[in-house]
Amino acid sequence: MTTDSAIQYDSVMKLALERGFYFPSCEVYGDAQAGFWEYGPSGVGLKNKFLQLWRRELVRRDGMLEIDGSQIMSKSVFEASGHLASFADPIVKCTKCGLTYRADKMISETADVEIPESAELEEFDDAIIKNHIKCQKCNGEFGSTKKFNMMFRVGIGPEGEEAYLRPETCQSIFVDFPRLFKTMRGKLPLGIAQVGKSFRNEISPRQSLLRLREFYQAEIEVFCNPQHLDKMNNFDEIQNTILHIQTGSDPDSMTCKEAVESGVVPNYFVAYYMGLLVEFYEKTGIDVEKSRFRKLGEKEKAFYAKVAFDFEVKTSVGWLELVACNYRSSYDLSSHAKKSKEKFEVMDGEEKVLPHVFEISMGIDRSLYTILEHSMIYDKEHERTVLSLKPYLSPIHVGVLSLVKKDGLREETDQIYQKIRRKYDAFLDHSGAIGRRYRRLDEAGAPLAITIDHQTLEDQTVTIRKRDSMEQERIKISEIDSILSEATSFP
RNA sequence: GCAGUCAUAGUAUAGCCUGGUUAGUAUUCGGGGUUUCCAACCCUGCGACGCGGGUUCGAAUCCCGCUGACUGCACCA
Repeated sequence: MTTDSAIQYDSVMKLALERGFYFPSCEVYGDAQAGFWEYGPSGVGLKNKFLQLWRRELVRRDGMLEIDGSQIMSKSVFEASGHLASFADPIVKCTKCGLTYRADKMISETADVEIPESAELEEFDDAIIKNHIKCQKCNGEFGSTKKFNMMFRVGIGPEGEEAYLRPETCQSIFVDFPRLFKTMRGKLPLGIAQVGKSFRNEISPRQSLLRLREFYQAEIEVFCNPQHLDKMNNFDEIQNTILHIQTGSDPDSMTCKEAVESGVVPNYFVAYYMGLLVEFYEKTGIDVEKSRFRKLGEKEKAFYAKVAFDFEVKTSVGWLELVACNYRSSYDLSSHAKKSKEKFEVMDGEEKVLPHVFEISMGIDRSLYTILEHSMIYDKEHERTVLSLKPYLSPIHVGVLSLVKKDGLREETDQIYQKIRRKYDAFLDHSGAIGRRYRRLDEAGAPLAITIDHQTLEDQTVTIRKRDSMEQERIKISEIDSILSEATSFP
């Protein structure tokens, strides 16, 4: 297959729109807002299978617990988590040209005065007046500093009591931790996972799935005893898995074991989960040779993180952050313990500990985009676009086609389709030229197609055609189930 | 949020400057035919001027506002 490797964002977007992967929300209305997208049937198929793989490779593999928490959470949760105070940027607006600056950055650049972003708003105003700071563009005066909080506030009940849409899914995991540890008979280290939607009022959402205001996260919080970070029983499973880690300007390749021994990754515990993560992404079809763990500097890290690595993948729009790995220490549990006055300590053997948390926070939408971009191929030789998804992730496992619809072939095809449709994602198609139907399936990512022809009626065999190689093989109808089962099963 | 560019069927586009036909083309899609294993061909059908207002006898076309998309800046705990 001769291919053109340079698949761009535009091509993915077009495919997504044409084949029902995703499209703008509320698009029939003129007042639809940016940052909201919907998944169509193909997108949901891919997403569900992606999550199935995530469960297999992370949740089940490591014996984690999965929960499903509320999207709306009380004010106290975000007072404790720090989001009400810190998940906000101080901004100032020029009264003349309307240009908005981030106050702390603008002041440190123009006047060389450092004010932490969490400072009182008056401090920013004072600094602007004292240093006679004017708008860099039009020399206009600034208005007073305001806080822009990225959380969506909602009103509960007739009185509209204050609550928020969660800006990250993990807070439910933290507040549920004491009950889960007790009732599920937890032992450290304990992973708790959750898939769901999070909401952030982004200033400028862009590029469809890449920056949304409402988005899916798959988060894992691993609770651990901070004294035992170098005791990982299963470490040998991933010790030779290759990580690309960037601490300076270029990424270095090393095994998980080497990463710890050289001190690039602080301990076996963190390296173990980085290894699991890479093994997971490799199975999604994303090219992990184009990935890196980028160690974040002090200024880039989230307010709760002690050590942070972003897992990033190279795409046509640059390096894309798919996963944030944060060592959150006991920040969250101690904050919730203090605010709620509940006890969050647990027993680890004979020892009573307040667990530390290592977080693997995955952006699902961005991951799905990257899978599409890395899987999309233009086959020059045959003038076709192929979505070469892993068979177990494909929204359609198999096309079921009649070579022609007359002479009883339609009925025979319908029967075979009926037989397999409950077990596999099968797509029935009778209309048009056979080649056109194959191309359509190629674009939708279906790895296999079964074609029923005149010979089928005589000897109960069908043709099975492979998407990537376009090879065809004659098989018995009775073999279809076992062949599909093997071809589409998870690794 | 700022600046620039832009917005016409599922997709890609013409028409707009210079207001006036049934809004054209390609492809896709549905139905039918023909052929039968890789986007062929023939017939036929469905399908669009982002939203709101203004100017005008008349607006896809001119003007204003909004919304969105793209690019750059800023932002992205």
